Amino acid sequence: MMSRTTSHIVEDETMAESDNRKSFLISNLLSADTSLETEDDEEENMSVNDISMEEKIQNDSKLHRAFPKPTSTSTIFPRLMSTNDFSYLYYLSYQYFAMQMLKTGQIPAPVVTTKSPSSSTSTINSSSSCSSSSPSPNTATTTAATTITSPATPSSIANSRYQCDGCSKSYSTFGGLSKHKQFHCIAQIKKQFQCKFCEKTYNSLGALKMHIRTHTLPCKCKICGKAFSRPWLLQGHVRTHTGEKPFQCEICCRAFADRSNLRAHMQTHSDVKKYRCTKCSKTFSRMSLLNKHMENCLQQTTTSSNTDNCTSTAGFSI
DNA sequence: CTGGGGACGGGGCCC
DNA sequence: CGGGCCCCGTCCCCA
Repeated sequence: MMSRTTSHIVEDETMAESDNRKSFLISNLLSADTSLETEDDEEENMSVNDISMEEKIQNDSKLHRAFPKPTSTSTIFPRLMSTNDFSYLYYLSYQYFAMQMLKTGQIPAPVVTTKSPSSSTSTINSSSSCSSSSPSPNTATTTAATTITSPATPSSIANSRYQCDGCSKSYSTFGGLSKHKQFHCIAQIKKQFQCKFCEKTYNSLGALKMHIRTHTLPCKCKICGKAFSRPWLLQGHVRTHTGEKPFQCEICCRAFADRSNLRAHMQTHSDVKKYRCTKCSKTFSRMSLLNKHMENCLQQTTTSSNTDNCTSTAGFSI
C-alpha cells in the first residue's frame, strides 16, 4: 500500500480518496493511452506517438488538477522513488518530469533506478504502466524492474531516450523500454536463463534446468557411485554392470547396451557409410573415423599443395 | 593406420 | 513442468 509519509500526492488524503483519484486518472487517460498501446507494439516508431501522449498530458487540465505539477527536482525524485504501488501515476509523473526537463533544460540525475525486488512492497510495477488494458497495480512483475539511464548532457535532453542496457536500443518513453526489455530484448530474456555455474544461456527455463543437471549430476549409480546428469544416462551405465544389452542388430543379431552404438554398428553392414570424405569419396561409419581420415588426407594434400578440399568441405554426406 | 565397439554427454522433442 | 526418449556426437580402447 502507498505510504502516506512518502507520497507527495496523497499525503493529505485518505486511502479511499487516493483510490478515487487513481480511478479518475485512469479513466481520464485511457483514451490518451491509445497512442501508448501503439507505441508498445511498434517499438521502432514511437517518437510521434510519444509527442502526442506528452501533449495530451500537458494540455489535460483535469490531469493537472489531479496530478499537480512538481516544483523542483528535489520534490520530484523522492516521490518517483517511493510511489511504489501506483505505477500508472509513476509513468505519468515521469512523463511529466521529462517534459519539464525539456522545457527548462535542467540536467536530470544520471541514473534513476527502480527499487530492487528485495523490497517487495516497494517494487515499482513498470509493466502495468505500459499495458493500458490492465492498469491494475496488482500485476507487478519483477522482470520489469529496470534501470533507466538518463541523458547525460543538456544537448541530449532534447533527444531524451531510455536505453536498454542489454542491446543498446533506445526508446523515447519509459514504457516503451520496459515492454521491450520484458518481451522483445533477446539479451534481457537470455539473461533470465543464464547458468549460474557457467556462462551458458538458454531461451527457456526448462532448457536451463536441464543444463544445470550437467553440473549437479543428481543421478548416482548405487553400485559404483558414479554420478550422471540424467536418469537414462545412469540407466545406460548400470547396463555396464549388469551386462544387459537390449538393442539387437537385426542383421547379425549382435546385441548392444546403447542404441547409438547399435546405430553405429548398423553402418558396418552398409556398403556406403554415412560419412564420406569429399576429397577421396571414401565413406566411414562414424564421424570420428572420417575426422581421422581427413587428418591424413589433409597431410597428403598438403604435400601436393592441395590443402583446401578435405578441410574446407569438412563434410559428410549420405 | 584403420575399423569397430563401449561408454558417455548434451540438446531437443514428445507425452 | 518434468521425465523419458531420440538423435547426434565425442572420446577411449582394442583388434
